Amino acid sequence: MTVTRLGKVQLRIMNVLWEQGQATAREITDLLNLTEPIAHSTVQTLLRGLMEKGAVTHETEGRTFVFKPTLAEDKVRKSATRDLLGRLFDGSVSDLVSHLLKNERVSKQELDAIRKLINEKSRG
Amino acid sequence: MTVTRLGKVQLRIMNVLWEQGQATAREITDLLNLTEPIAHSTVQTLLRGLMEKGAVTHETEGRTFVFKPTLAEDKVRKSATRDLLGRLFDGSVSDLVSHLLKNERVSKQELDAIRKLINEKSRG
DNA sequence: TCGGTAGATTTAGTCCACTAAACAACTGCT
DNA sequence: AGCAGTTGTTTAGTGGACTAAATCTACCGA
Repeated sequence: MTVTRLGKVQLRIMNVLWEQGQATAREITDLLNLTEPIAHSTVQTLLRGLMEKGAVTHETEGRTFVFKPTLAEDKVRKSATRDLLGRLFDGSVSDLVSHLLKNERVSKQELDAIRKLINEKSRG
Repeated sequence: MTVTRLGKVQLRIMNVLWEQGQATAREITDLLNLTEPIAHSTVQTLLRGLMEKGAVTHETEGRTFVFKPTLAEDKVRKSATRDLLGRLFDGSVSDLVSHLLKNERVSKQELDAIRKLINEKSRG
């Protein structure tokens, strides 16, 4: 039951559910359509797939389904991150961080936040 | 020509090429078979796909092909990392780093290396 | 010269994410 | 009662990664 393998659009749906806590299929469709067009029936089909995988549940409210995530965002983050780490950075966290600092924009605030995290980790 | 989308096994092949600099199909098959079984013909088919995508080239040496990567590891790292960042961490580098420090094992040496990188970045 | 071997190429099939039309069931309104 | 709109369900098709058998081609050794 390795649920880890979520597709691109499935993940977008999960993102909505994680942010909102819960949502109807219609709400999800509308939110996704703010950034890119997608048919309502497509969203429904994908939600069905996510249910079969055990990534979401639904409760009936009147005649509509209200969907809730059962798969935690943190678990998905964990498996996706570990995956990237293993596949492209040979498992080296510092290599990945190095790559991030070199290639991605990081604000001064973020840098400070990271420094703080490291110091905490060092002491702990 | 968005080559970015490499499959799991395609990436393993690229990893071999990046490490070795170049390799024959047979060498790649043998190396991959150290960790998991895969048919030689499968590797050949995938190499063909990588050629069509422009990710590798081959030179003829005698009657065998010697493959070389044309797609740089760094480019793949970049797009994969940015992808993860956007999809699961809302683009926040510090969120990703925070996640890494919390969930992945990091040696003292690595911590020091990261701290050093940050200090350099701060000054730069 | 001829058969085996090692390479490349062709062909075929599975699996899964994604897409969405078509259909059925139900609600609310007039 | 009947229509319009919303919701869920069924069905169908596409594309891409992956898998590997089957086939073709060229060389080497006996």
